[in-house]
Amino acid sequence: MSRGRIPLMHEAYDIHGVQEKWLPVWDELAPFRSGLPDDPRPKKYVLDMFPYPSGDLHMGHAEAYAMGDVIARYWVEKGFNVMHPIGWDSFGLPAENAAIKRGGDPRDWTYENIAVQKASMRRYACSFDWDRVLHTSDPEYYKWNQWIFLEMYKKGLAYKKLSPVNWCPGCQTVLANEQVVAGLCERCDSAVTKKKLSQWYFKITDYADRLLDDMDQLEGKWPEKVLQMQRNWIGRSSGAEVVFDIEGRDTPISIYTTRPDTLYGATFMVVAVDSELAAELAAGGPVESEFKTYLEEVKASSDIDRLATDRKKSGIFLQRYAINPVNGEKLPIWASDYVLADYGTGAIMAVPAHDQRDLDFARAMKLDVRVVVETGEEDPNVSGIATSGDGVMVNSGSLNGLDKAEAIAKVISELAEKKLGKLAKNYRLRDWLISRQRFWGTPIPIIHCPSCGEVPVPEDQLPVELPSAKGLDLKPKGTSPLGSATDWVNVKCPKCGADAQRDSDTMDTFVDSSWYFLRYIDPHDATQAFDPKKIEEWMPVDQYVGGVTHAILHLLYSRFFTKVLHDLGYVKFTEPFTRLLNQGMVLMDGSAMSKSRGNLVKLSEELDRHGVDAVRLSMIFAGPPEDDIDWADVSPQASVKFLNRAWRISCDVTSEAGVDFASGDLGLRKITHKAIHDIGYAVETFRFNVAVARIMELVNHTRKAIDSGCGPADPAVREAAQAIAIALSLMGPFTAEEMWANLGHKPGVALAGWPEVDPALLEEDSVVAILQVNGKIVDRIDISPNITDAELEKLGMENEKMAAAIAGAAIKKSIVRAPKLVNIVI
RNA sequence: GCCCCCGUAGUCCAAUGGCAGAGACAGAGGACUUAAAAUCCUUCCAGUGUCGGUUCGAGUCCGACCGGGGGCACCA
Repeated sequence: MSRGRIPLMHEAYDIHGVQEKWLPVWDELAPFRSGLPDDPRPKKYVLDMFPYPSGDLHMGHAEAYAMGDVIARYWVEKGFNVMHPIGWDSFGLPAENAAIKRGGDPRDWTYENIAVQKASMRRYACSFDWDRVLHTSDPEYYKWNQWIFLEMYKKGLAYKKLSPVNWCPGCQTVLANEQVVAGLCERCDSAVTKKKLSQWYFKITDYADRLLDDMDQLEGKWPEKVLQMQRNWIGRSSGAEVVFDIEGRDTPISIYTTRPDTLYGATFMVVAVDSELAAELAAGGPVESEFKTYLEEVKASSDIDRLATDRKKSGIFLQRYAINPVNGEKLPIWASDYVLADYGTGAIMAVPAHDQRDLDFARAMKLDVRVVVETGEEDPNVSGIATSGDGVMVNSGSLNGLDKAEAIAKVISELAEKKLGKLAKNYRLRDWLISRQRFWGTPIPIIHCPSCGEVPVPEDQLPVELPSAKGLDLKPKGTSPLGSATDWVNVKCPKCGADAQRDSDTMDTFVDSSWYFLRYIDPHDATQAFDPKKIEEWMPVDQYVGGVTHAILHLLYSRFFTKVLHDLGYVKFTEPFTRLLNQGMVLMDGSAMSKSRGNLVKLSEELDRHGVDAVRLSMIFAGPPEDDIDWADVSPQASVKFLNRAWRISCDVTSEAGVDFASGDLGLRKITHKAIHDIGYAVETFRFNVAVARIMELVNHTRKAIDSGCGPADPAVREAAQAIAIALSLMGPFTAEEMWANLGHKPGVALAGWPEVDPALLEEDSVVAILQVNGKIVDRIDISPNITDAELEKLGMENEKMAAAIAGAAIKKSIVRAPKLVNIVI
């Protein structure tokens, strides 16, 4: 029998024993502490989106944190001082709902869950810096929410206005535009209705252009999909504002259009039925009562009805007329719900020939359709399909014969001369409604005084702490539960000392998460939200990791806050997250896991069954990080098998720690160094699944070397085993630590350092070049990697199979790419 | 309706415009074993959704279509 064929080590290591063994050691070692003064390592900030504490961690968390850990651990191995913090986004409705259901205080539920999640993160071996933990529901945190609010208030960026808002009858609270999904509340799926309320807003629309234009900085560093979604959401369009005189009205009306070229095709005007303009135009007129009836009908319909695109057009003729500024024509003015009150000016010119919605309306109301762009398509009067493409202007006075772009330019300049129009931009983005009529959130630091009006709470009185929930009825009833905390609400006006009342609304919890990444840098600083000097050292975040579900809301708001803080002089950068990685979701049998669907996989059970390392490895190996993982396609048992295979390598090594690798088997050394190089590259390019495959490859080669190659005593085997342990520590930290100990090292492998790659060992002795004729492979030859084009071509031409394939034909061209191929074209 | 992404073995997935297969799951066979498990070894399986184009050469680039997923949506 040859040595090494004897079945030596076929037992597996004790998965759970290993976990219990190393966790206390790591607690002591704290390899991921990043707050030490005089740490000479270059800094890197790796950030995982912080969790909401709703029960224990689930499979989705496990995936996200596995991905974040690969990145954070990699950069630690590469010698960086990596800040990888964690905290809890711990204000929010579920805590409040739980408190309503079970009685008690949302605080209890929240902090109990945080403790559970924290324990699970430790068990999962997350490489977090536990000295930086923050909870957004702690007064020491939300104090600074209030401070930022007041900073924005001073600049006019936080303001209160009375306007129709999205109202969720289920949650009994207002919602931001962003929280309404297809007309439904994103949280409880109730049909959202409109309600006219006085609410607090952040003026994010002031930043629309910058939020859009600064995305250039993120190009190639954020997923294209997310950039696309944000662009869609902001929805910038450019066009013109055109002024129409109104018969019997002193002031004219402006409309917004993206197609000023079609101005001669306008045959009527439409104002939003729920706009003040419509009410004014109808007031005192012959159709006032009909108008009011129609308005009531529209108000009663839900957003879902309004969103239905195949809905019949409705409207009412107001018996008023607008004058088309280009030709003086009288256009009847209609009120309809297909025009939105809060976009543009709430009024449009209708060009039915070239806009489908206008055409639908014109046909329903029997209004004129006038073609002014000849596109070569069928007449919309006949087809019922508006022609929206480019063409030649007709019936358009001075614009006749021009194309779209020319016509737009000309008509705008003509209108501008007469001060009847100008270039204009519009956005889909609306201001961010931040007040909520709920308890478990940051109190808005404003006091309402009968004589002074809105008075900001003086900074030295922050935080405005939430009162105890005891004795308060938290049940949703349309006004904030804080309103009934009389001791809390009733205060003296800071300005005049008169009896006054606190604002009883709380802030949207997205406010909390819009700047938490700044607070991590010094989470317990009692004197300021953050220290601008320390911010400079760490920010912006080098790598952000989280789900694509936050592609719009959280990421847009965080970008907005960063720009505001920049303008206020607190930070020097304008984008908070340099790079972004969106991990996919964990599915089961093709769909998202849910209790009701019955396909829920419990993380804790998977960890019990397969161990932490196998679950982590399975998550990472399943596919590219951005892809969804179907847990049904994943085999954690296969990961267990591989981890054992890797572990056994460390058991077989017989050389001493510290042995000089230089004398080791050259073949294996080359494989090892190539692997180290490839694994690092794969990690840096987010191809973690490929990194795992490369480690597997290295394990396979090392196994072969031990069993039937250079043998377990060869220094190259130790070099390979150590490389495996270090690389594997990114995905399977327990197994890696166990290997590291087997190899005679002190803990921990997390700080072992990424092995240096020797460039000399990356050079191959020989490579295979392919010989092609007309792009078809004829033969393969072994050659030196340093061969020149000329030498390779010569070898190609001398090759017998090539000669046979060319068969004496005239050579038109030869392409040589040393050392890879020769292609002869005949 | 507008915009974006993705289609590679039975499955999950690799492949700077240059050998379609790195890695794994499942399957088959073998070694070891009294047997099984574990372990080790060997092995089968697609020409890249379809049709065109560019190119010496296309899974990769371009166009159209088919299929799947996602975002926005009476935003003028």
